[in-house]
Amino acid sequence: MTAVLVIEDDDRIRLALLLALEEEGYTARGAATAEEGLRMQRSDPADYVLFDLMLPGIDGFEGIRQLRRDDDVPIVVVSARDDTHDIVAALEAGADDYVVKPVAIKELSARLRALRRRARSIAAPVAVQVIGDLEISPDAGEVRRGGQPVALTRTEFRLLCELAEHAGRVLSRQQLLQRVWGYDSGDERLVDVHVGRLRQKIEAEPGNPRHLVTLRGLGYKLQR
Amino acid sequence: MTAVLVIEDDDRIRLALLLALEEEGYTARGAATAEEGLRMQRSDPADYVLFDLMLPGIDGFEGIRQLRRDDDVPIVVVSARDDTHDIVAALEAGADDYVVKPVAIKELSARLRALRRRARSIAAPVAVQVIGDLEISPDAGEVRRGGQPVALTRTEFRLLCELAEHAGRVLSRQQLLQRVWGYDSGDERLVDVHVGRLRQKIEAEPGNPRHLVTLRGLGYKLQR
DNA sequence: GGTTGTATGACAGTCACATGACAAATCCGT
DNA sequence: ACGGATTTGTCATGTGACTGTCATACAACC
Repeated sequence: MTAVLVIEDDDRIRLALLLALEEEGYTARGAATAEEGLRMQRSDPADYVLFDLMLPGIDGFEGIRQLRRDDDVPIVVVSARDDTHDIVAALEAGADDYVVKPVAIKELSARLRALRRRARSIAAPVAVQVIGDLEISPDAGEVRRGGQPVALTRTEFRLLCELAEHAGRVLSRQQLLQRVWGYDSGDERLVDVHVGRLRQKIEAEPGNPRHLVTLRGLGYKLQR
Repeated sequence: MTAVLVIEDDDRIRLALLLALEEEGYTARGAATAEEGLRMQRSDPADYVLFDLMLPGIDGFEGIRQLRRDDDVPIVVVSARDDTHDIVAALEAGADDYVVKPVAIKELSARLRALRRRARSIAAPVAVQVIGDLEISPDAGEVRRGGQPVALTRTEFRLLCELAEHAGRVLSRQQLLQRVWGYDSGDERLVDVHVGRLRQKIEAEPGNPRHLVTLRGLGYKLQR
């Protein structure tokens, strides 16, 4: 689901935008100040940011500059002012597009789609994890044991990545179900089965695991 | 020097735009019809294209679609019509931005600069990629296998370039749909079909690929 | 020894992918 | 502008791999 963050201090306009965006199939959330919006974007990044210019506290221009420092997200300014100076300044600050209120939601949506085509959204490379004699490359979708590639299924791979990401810490079956399968609830035995299959492939002695150990009553962990 | 192609049938407006762009430091050239513009862009590509919508012969929408077919150049529509339908249609056709005449040259220039940040083709003329026995020249639009030229269609070529650009990394079908086709969503089977066709051409043994491998449940990757 | 929690093997339904066929769209030379 | 050739996207089908469930066997703890 594509998420949009709307930073706009006028409650009525913000709500109207949020509703219209939801109508268009986006997941929309709002912030009334630049500070709040920047915080939200840091903690839970949206795919697009809509920015008003006239905001209390940090104004839109400065907000855009700050956001651009560590985020490449497409930014569209939605402002009532149609002055060339503002448009130029906003684009110079790092905005990707500028539309003048009142804005047709269909146009806004089309502009977002146009921006999406240009977004370079391939995530930054993730480092290869080395755990014992295991090398895990989430980017390459590859796992090696002692240099030899190991063929894992999608579920096994995700499970291993999840465990590797929290290497050294116990993950409960519930946490794994949630994070690997996206299930909020479900049969915990399912995890056992997949851990077993994973062990067959990554452990020298599956019956006596060195990496992927069971913590009775707690869950599983990947030994660092 | 950054070159801009202006496709606009009204001589006065076209000349005014060309002069203003030169003033801003661009190298500007003009065409009075879409056909002429497309021919010019093919023979000597500009870095940006400005498109009018109401043109004799092939209209702007169709012109944009045809240009987009084999050119990733940033396209800005400059039109007198400010109707939402036109804006949406132009952006859907493949335009990156839409400004309404009369247009402030400073704004236009700022919008071009904003587009440059997002465009890949201008920033980095990509070198020849060598992957196994494959040589890929994104610039020349040429692919060789073991020194022999391989005839690829546009889609196949783009797909291969996209995979090559991220060689060694898995790209999901969604990522490929977005980056090769510009679709926000769509049938992922489409990717399968084109990967299959590409394999027929670049793999010695298409049924047992060495370069372009499937990662079940994850996507495809080009083996480095 | 009983109880609770975990490992493992088998199995059927489902899913993911490759491929061939086809119709629409597009290209290109005339 | 026209018609044949190419390219593109959709669909149907077949195949093999994967998944989740279950039953049973095993291990740890009291």
